[in-house]
Amino acid sequence: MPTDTFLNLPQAKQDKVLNAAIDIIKAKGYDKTSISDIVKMASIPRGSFYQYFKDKFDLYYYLFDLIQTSKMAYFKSIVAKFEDRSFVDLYDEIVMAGLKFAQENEDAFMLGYHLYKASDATVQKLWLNMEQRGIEAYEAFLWQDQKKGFISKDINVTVVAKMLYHFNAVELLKMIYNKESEAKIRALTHETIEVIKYGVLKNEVKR
Amino acid sequence: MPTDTFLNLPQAKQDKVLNAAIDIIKAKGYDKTSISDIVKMASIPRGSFYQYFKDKFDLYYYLFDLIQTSKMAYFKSIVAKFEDRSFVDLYDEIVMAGLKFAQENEDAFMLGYHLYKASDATVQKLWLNMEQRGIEAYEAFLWQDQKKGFISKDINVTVVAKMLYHFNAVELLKMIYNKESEAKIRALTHETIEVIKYGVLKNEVKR
Amino acid sequence: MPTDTFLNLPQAKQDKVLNAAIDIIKAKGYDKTSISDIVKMASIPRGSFYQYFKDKFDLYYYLFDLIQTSKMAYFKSIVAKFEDRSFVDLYDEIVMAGLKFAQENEDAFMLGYHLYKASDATVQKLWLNMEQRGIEAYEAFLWQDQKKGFISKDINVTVVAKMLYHFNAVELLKMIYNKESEAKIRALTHETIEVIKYGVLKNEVKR
Amino acid sequence: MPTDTFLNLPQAKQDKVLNAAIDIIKAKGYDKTSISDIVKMASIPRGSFYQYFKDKFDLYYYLFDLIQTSKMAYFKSIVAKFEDRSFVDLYDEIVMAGLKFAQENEDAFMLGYHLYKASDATVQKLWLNMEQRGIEAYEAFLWQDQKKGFISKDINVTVVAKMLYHFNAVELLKMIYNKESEAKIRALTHETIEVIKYGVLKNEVKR
DNA sequence: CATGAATGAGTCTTCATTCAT
DNA sequence: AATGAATGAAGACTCATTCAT
Repeated sequence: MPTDTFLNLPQAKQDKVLNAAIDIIKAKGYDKTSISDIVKMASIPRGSFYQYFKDKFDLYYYLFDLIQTSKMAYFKSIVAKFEDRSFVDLYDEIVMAGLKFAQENEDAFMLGYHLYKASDATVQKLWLNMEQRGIEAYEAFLWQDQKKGFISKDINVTVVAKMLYHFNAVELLKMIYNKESEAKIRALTHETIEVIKYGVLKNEVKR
Repeated sequence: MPTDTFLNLPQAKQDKVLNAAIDIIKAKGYDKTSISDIVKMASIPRGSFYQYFKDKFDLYYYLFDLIQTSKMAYFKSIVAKFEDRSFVDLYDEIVMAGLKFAQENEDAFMLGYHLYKASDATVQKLWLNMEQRGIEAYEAFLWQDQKKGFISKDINVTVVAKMLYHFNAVELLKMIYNKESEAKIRALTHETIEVIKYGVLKNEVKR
Repeated sequence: MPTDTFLNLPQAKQDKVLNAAIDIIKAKGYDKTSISDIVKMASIPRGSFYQYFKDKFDLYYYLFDLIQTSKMAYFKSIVAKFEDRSFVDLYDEIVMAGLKFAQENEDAFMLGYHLYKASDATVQKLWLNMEQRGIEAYEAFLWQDQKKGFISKDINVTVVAKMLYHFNAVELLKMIYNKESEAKIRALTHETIEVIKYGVLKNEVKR
Repeated sequence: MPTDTFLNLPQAKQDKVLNAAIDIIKAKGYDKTSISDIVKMASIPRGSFYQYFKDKFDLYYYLFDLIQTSKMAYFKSIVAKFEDRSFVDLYDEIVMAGLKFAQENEDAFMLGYHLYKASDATVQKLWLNMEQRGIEAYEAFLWQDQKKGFISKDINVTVVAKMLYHFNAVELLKMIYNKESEAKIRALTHETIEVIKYGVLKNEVKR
């Protein structure tokens, strides 16, 4: 967590520092970002940095937290609408909501992308934690579906949650990062959930 | 590629260097491994390193190559046996073969794991390349299955290939890395392929 | 150019660094001077050096510039006095002015001497540039003399300028460097300009 | 001096080593030439180098000597023809002979050029020595001229020798290195010696 | 609190030379 | 005599963090 000194700074100055960090990370990636770069870009004195943040990681964690929080808030508002409908039927919409979030919060998205690529062990732990929470959210939805009878009882929902999550985390992320067309993303998403829903086998009755 | 100087070294000495590098990478991760670390652990003089390898990456690429080659050889021998059977039916066995490889070549596996986590741009490119080849292998199998009528014609096999691949690359890798029991891995694999085969919906006739 | 960090340092400290560099260059020559040497002699930490100068050359260029500037200022003040008189007649005085400068700015002179001997390509380019400017100054004087009728119209003044310049750059420099007596230098200079004025052939009436 | 081991090598092998050294020096300049480069280019084992030459400089000195010797031989043969004529009148021819030598022995010339640019103290001493000998040769000619009454008795021939020598060493060398046209070189040489012969002052009868 | 200079361990890499076979 | 591996000091440069004002 940043120091109170930082938190009490006028918002504009806080943003200057944060945006500088974001810009540098976007340009050089997390691992190659140095404090030198940040203080130079933010035009704050070197010493101030350590009056704002305990150390290098303190800033990064804070940044990470900011993304998380905004993402969470966003998704909560989306999910609230879904109420009684089935997750697998809503999947398309959820993914598209994620896309919309990425488009509207490009900084947050890009930063997340670079953090995902970071090799620093602590950052990776952070990331794994977030991954875990994402998977759990999917799981929760799928449990609901199972309870409501939308999906079969003998399915291991964790497996499904993870399969969808990782596919998203890699393939969709890449498409968004490469700014592929919405149509393409939508198509892929649809095909994905179709497989999950009906499986790949020909036309047999199940089991 | 290492220099001839290195390649002409007695195998024991080559191994000493390679193993030192592997040990350090396992301990600190790729990105934080320094040449200092390696020469210290291998107890070779600083200058020798550069008589063996052009630079830091030369060693890494070589290591990477070593893994790749042994993995490839292994899988080729496995896959040869499968001939006319369906990929989705053989999936369990393929995964278990991967597990066996990991168990028998722990160093290669561990190193691969750390390379996967590396943030260095060149290493990532290498990795993406390998990922691509892995996905393509799955795809090829699935195409065969589709041609042979094992799986439905309207399935986008690329999607399925990627879904399985990423799930493996993350979840199975993690389980192997954490040395989870074979039974658990087998169970998870089975559940995965079941979802892929039959989908999650209850018991309806398809589409 | 040095960083502001350096320029804002108390003059005494700036001098400490600059003088350290000069001393080392005088002792070992430009090419063999290392940053290690300089920081050791200046007793500043290794890192400080790079907070003062972008790199090794940044310091050298700055030093070079310092010499250039002081030399220029000096010569401008000298030359201003000459106005309407002939260059070839004033040559003795100009050389002696150079000598006086060298005596009064021994460091600048010595450094210039070592820079002249440097083999580093960039430094040599710098030096050639300075040489060019020196030759052009002589040329300009000689043109004036030619225009004013002091010297013959069919003389290639560039040739004369270069002859005098190179002779100075090597022989006089050497004498000054070796701290030969002023009388000796004066005599040599006189003989030189006599040759240039009247030539070496016998029969003409001289003086 | 090279070891007997080297001198006893078949001429072809000696040349291979020498030419390798020359090629590298031409490409990278004296100061940046490393033994690594040479042994690689000559394809001789690293250890052999030290069986042929005491150290790095031993080779360089030898190379230097080779040039010197061939240059000397060449000039002696030229000068022999001049006998009773005046040096100042023959100057043009002497310079052109130098040019011809450079054209016919490009390697020797180029190597000399790079040695001239070298910053290594020992090499420079070598060079100064050669310079001294060159100047003395000019001086000797001019003394002869003076004794024979070709040039005025009150001329300091050393000054003239040095003036011509340095002018050549810089300006002509540069022109030859840049492969300027023979006509240009001839013209410049002529203008130079004219100045030396008749001086620059106006009023006397010339030619 | 702001400022920015100070610090020195650490990074990769090159090189001339020696030594064992 | 030939070979080529061994050696480690030295080079330029970076960086996160601390400290004095």
